[in-house]
Amino acid sequence: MSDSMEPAEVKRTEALSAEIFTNIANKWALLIINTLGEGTMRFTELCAAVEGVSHKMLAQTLRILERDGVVNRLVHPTVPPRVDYSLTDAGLMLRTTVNAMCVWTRQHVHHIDQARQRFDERQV
Amino acid sequence: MSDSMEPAEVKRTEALSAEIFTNIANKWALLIINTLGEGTMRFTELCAAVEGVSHKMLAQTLRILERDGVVNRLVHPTVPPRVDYSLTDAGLMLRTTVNAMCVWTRQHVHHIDQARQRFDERQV
DNA sequence: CTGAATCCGAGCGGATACTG
DNA sequence: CAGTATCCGCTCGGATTCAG
Repeated sequence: MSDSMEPAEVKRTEALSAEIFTNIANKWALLIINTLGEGTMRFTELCAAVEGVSHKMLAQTLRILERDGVVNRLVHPTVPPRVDYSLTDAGLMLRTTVNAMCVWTRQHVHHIDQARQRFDERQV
Repeated sequence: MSDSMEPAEVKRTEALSAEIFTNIANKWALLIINTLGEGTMRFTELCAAVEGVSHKMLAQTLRILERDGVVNRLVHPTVPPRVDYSLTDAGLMLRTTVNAMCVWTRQHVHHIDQARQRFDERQV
């Protein structure tokens, strides 16, 4: 695959990869992706479903995810406006790995809690 | 499982989950975990292997991951000092999901690149 | 309801210098 | 080599306000 790419092309691809990873490797993006995995949701529903996210960060992060083709944005031309958010096919694939992260977290809460106590004791 | 927990206990667990997720759901933590998945590394090796990470953020993030029982820190009492970092068992499990994220990114670079161009055109 | 815009504080993150 | 500490710009992120 990389055989058929010019050096400059390879470099741009790497830069893009880093940029994309930065976009999705943050708290809000991951939580939003994971939540949207449960199905289509409206803006307000998402705001309530994603624990702790603010109005602003939700809008901002959704814009990034939409641009990167992870999230679909469907606007209903009604009054008041209704906008449905859902995962694209690419987003759905990503979601399975994100969900695995969430599951891992839940499964290791207790284990980590103990690790922390041991660590904190050691540091006096 | 949650049947056997007091309400206060449940609440603390949820708070811990959120905190843990915040710790690992960020660029540097994920990149470090993924890199350490390839094997034990010294501080300087990691600093070179994790693209773009600074001395400071590496040390800071490693401390957090060590405290959360994701990363092992083995100090050799030699001069000059030698410190080996590796993933714990929990860290290894987490790594498989993190790696899946990295793979997803690489596989979708081109697709995302096109999605962005379409998005940017639409916004004029 | 969906969103963009603004203000503003807190924390990220780089550069640098300093210890053991 | 590994790590901490300091300085400092800049972005993150919350609260609020305004528009469609």
